[in-house]
Amino acid sequence: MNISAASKAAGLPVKTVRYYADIKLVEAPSRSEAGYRTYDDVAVRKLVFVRRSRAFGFSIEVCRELLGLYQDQDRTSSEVKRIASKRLEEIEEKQRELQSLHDELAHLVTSCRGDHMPDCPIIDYLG
Amino acid sequence: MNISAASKAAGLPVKTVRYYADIKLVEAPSRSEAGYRTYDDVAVRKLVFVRRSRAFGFSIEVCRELLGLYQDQDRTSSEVKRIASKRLEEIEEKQRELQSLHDELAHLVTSCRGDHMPDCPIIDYLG
DNA sequence: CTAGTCCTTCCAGTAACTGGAAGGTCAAGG
DNA sequence: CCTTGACCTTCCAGTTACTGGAAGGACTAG
Repeated sequence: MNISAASKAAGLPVKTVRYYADIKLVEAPSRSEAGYRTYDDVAVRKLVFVRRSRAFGFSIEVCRELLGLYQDQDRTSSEVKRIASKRLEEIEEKQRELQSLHDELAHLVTSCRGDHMPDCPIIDYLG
Repeated sequence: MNISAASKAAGLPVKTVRYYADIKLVEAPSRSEAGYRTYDDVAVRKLVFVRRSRAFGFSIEVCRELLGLYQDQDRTSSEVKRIASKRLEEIEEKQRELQSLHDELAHLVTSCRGDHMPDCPIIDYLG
């Protein structure tokens, strides 16, 4: 499988697959004579794993860790759970931030008449 | 006011104030003979305005636009409201994303026993 | 006079890609 | 055999909004 076939199979852009190879997150298992990266099913599965992990917002470094656990038969589920719980807390923290931001901004937007006059509670609040 | 006094008054790091000057978002109104940036109350008010705008998640470019409206006596509140509404929608979109991420991850975390065994629904889901 | 704290500019690094240039490779069609 | 077009390669630069640090000048207190 050349890189474009692998990228399609994994659901990732070619550039991203090459980038993951560069940073040694998921390397191509081999190269053709001409130097083309060659992927197999195992590598594609790792790429998919990373894509799904990234979708949860895990950083590349954490993905690296998760990928290690994925391939480690001696892992414990507590290690995985700890990482996922940490991410869950980050998400919850972000949700709280966004919620207060949302409420404040929504209130301002509601109170702004949005007409042709310069008076604006949003600008007043910021200034 | 030297840059450190201005940064304290504005509630921003010195580095950030200098950065805002570099990108011509909020420039120092003058320089001392030795080349030190000198700020006045008007400039500090602009810095505060930017700080508050940034806190809402407005990008630097949008802050530039808002700052223009802030100083424009002929602005219409509808322009401001349009920008703020757009940001509000972005926030809401982000909230929806985070919510589904949260629900999915929370479900996985709950279903993972977190013991010393390798079996893990989180890893299973990612792989 | 000197120590310490300010200020300056400039360069590099962050996260995770993405775009693009220059150039080599390969398969199909004429 | 040649060419065209779609691949592939590496390398460099840009994105966002700063942040850290080095080298060196300015200023103030003792």
